[in-house]
Amino acid sequence: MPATRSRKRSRKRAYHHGDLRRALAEEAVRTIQANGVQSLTLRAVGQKLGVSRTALYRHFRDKTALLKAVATEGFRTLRLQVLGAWELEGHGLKGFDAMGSAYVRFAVEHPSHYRVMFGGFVGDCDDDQELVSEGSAAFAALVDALAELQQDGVVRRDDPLKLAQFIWAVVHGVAMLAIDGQLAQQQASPDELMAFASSRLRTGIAASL
Amino acid sequence: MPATRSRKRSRKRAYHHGDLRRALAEEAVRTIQANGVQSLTLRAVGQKLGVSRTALYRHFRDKTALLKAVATEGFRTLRLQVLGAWELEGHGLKGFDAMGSAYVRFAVEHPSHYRVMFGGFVGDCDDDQELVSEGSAAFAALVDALAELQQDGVVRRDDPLKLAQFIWAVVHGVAMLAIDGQLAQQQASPDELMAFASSRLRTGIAASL
DNA sequence: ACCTGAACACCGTTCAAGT
DNA sequence: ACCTGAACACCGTTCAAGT
Repeated sequence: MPATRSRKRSRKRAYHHGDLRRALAEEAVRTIQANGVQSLTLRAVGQKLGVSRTALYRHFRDKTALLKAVATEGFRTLRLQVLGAWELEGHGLKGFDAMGSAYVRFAVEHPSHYRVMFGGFVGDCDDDQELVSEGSAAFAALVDALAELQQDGVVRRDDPLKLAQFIWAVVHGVAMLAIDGQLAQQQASPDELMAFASSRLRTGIAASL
Repeated sequence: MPATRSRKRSRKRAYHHGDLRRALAEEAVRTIQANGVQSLTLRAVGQKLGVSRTALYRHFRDKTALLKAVATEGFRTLRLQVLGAWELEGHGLKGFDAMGSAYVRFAVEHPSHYRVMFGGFVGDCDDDQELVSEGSAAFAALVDALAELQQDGVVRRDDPLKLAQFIWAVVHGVAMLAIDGQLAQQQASPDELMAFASSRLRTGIAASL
């Protein structure tokens, strides 16, 4: 009985020492991935952590701020997975294909999390510097890879920023259509479409040059 | 005074005769375009039409069903605008570019409406046959245009369905990034990116071949 | 057939109060 | 410094009741 009490107290003490913010964000990610953004309530996330439903307001300005933390974590994971694929395949065009596949795979495996990042739930994100910088870092991974491919002489020397925006639009579009079930409705798989997209991105869709 | 009363009554009578469903959907579209999906409440839409907040349930199963009607209307408008651009430019590759521009323009000009169509708010749409068929019709416009371009010998003879999914992913990706403000953050304009995307879609991004 | 009003079970957020 | 409990102003939805 005293043991239980002390364990409980020490856990609570940990929150007092600055872990509650992180715990809240992690619990939010779990809830969202399990049941979607709509199911995320501040009351439930507080209860899950054994804390009052208003305790959150000591660490986040409002619900949107919590969602911004979720989005930030999403951009971080996305960047790491995309860069991991790029490295694992040893860069080059093969590595670039792997980046695209990894991007779409992340979205398909974490659809609700991906929607928090791009579904307009966070609103204006200029007030969250961490979110902005994680988003930029993820995009920078794409720009860097393209610049390297240009150095290798396998990608045309357009403005790498513009090229990256274009490629991003393609993978983002494939990911979004997949998440929405629009591809499933046409009996198409995200992987298959992404593979086709990769090949078309390289050789173009025109029959004659 | 009697005039006012009779006008009021005749308006109410119109709803009785089957216009309330349409009026609710139109009001929902207006509200969403003005203030976003989040701001749509059944209470407010009812009040705006001078009707009880529960009157809606005679015409829609729930809020999701209303959103499905909004999405359906969105797909209809999108198809008409895209086809209009295609016709106006006299088909061909020029017409195809115009389709892409029109698509992105619709999304940018009606961001909240576009999000209802693709933001996961409608959930499974198999129970709304009108929504499914309007979505299919919009996609079919793209497939038909591509098939014609193949006949003209200006687009490679891949499976037109796969080609259409790919192109759709590109324009959808550009549209979504634009709506999200991701492009603005990089000082890029949707039109400019779409123009670049159009040219890259035709000639490919590879430097050699 | 179509609509209303009250009621129910939820929300996010504020704020005085506790430790 | 951090958390709580009650309170406030909202939601979507149900259902008996009205015309």
